[in-house]
Amino acid sequence: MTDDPWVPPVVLLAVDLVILTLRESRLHVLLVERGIDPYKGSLALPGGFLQHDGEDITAAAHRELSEEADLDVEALSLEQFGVYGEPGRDPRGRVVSVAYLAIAPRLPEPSAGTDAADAGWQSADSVLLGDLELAFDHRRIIADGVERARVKLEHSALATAFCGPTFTITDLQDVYEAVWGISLDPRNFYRKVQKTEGFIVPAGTARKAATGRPARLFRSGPCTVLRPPMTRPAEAASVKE
Amino acid sequence: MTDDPWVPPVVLLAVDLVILTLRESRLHVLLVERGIDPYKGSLALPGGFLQHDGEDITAAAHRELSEEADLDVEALSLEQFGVYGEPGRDPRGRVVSVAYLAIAPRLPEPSAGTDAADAGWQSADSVLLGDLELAFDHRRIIADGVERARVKLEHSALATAFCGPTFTITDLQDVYEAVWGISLDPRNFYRKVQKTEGFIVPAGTARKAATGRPARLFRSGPCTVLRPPMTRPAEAASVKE
DNA sequence: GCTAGTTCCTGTCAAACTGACAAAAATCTA
DNA sequence: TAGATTTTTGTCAGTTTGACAGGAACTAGC
Repeated sequence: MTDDPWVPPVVLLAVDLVILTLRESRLHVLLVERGIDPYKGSLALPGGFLQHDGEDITAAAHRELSEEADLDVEALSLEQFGVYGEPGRDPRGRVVSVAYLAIAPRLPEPSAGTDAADAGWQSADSVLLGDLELAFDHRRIIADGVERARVKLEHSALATAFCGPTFTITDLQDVYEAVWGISLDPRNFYRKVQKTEGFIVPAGTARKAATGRPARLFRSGPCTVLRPPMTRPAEAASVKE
Repeated sequence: MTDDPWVPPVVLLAVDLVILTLRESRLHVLLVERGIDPYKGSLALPGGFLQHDGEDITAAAHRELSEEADLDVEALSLEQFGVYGEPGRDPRGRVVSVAYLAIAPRLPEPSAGTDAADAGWQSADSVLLGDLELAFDHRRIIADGVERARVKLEHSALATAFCGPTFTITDLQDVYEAVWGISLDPRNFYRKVQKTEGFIVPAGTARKAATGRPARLFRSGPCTVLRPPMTRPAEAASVKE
C-alpha cells in the first residue's frame, strides 16, 4: 500500500469551434469531415485536443481556427461560451471540450474540392433541425453557440463582425434577420442603428448595388456595447427557451 | 519505437463555485480557508477536483456545493460561466477549472467558529478591490462571476434568487442596488417591476418592517426572461469594460 | 429621353416607456 | 396627536417604439 490515498482523475481537453457566417442571407456554420475514428466520415466542428501540456486553451482555439478553418485569425472575434464534458460523449475516454464562438465575414467561396475535406459551410437550419447528422454532441454545441450569437446581437456590436470592413445598413439588417430568423422593418432599423451611438460610423463613399438607389457605406464604430440595445421582437425571443 | 505517434496531454479537471448572497444590503461571496497546500491557509472559492472518472461536471459542482458550502442545493440556481485553464495557474500541474455561479438567499448566520474553517461570507468589494488575498486566480474568477450576475440581473429574474420565498419590492431593489453598486429611484423601480409581466406575483398577506408603511409581499413569477429588460443606468454599465 | 421598377432614405404620428419628482397612505414612536 | 419613516399611487415632459407614407437616387427597357 502506498502513502498516497487518492489521485484525482485526469481528462483529455479539447476545443471545439462554432464558426458562423452569412451566405446568401442565411446563417451557416463551418463543419469539417472527420478523417479518423470515432465518427470517421461524419461532419463535425473544427477542433481538437491540446497540442502539448503547456498550451493555453485560447491559444489552442486560435491554432485550430487557422489549422482547420484556414481563416484570417486576426480579424475574428473568438469567445468561449461553454464546456461540454458529459461522461460518455466521446468513446475514446473522458474528453472535456471547451467551446468557442467565432464570427466570420462572408469570405470568397472556397475552391470546391480542394485537398481539405470537401465539407465546409452548412446551413445552420439544416443542422439545428436535424437534417444533418453530426459527430459527438456537436449539434447541441452549435445550438448553444447560435443562441449565444442571438443574444449577443442584442447587446453588442457583434453583427458588424459578420460584415466586411465596410457595409450598408441593409447588409447589417440582413445579419439580424438571418441570425434571429425574423424580418424587420427597414425604416425603423435604419433609424435605430443610426442613433445608437458608436455602433456604426459613416465610411466615406456611398456606392453599391446593381439596381436601386445606392446605399451609404459604414464601418464598425468604437462601441462594443449597444446602448440602448437592439430589441428582438417578442415572438422571436420566445422561440428559444 | 512504438506505432503510436502522439497522445494528447491530460489535465486535471476541477470546479470552482462563486456563490453570491446579500448581507446587510451588500454583495458577499462565499470563501473557504484552504486546508492543504498549495495556498494552505489562504482564502479560496469552494471547489475541487472531479471525484472519479465518470463524474459529470455539473454533478461535481452540486456535490461541492453541498460538501463545502453546506447549502440547500435544490433551491439554488447554478450556472456555468467560464473555464480557467491557463498553464501555471496551479503549481500541482495542469489544472483546468470550470467556474459556476450560484445565488443564495440570505441565510441564517452560520454559528461563528464552528469546526469548518471560520471563513465564510466575504464582502465582494473587499475581494474585488484587492483588500483580500486569494488563492490561485480566484479573484479573477470572482470578478467574472460578479460581472455575469450584473448582466443577468438586467435580462433575467435572477434577482429573486437572492431573496427568500417571499419578498417585498424594496427587498428586490436592494438586490439590484447591491449588485449593480448604484442607487435607484424607488418609485420608478416599483412601477417597472410591477408592469414587467411574469417577473413577480403578489403573495397574499402584506406585512413587514419595524417602521413605516407595511410592504406587500411577492413571490417569484413564472417568467425567467424579462421583457422588457431592466435597464442599468449608463454610468453603472460603463464602470466595467 | 421617358417610364417603370427597385432600393434607400426621410418623415410623421400615436402609443408606450423613462426619469424626475409630488404627494397620499399606513405604520411606529415620542 | 404630531412627527418620522417607508410604501404606494400619481403626474408630467421628453424619448423611444412600431407602423406606415412618400420622396430620392439609381438601373433597365422602350
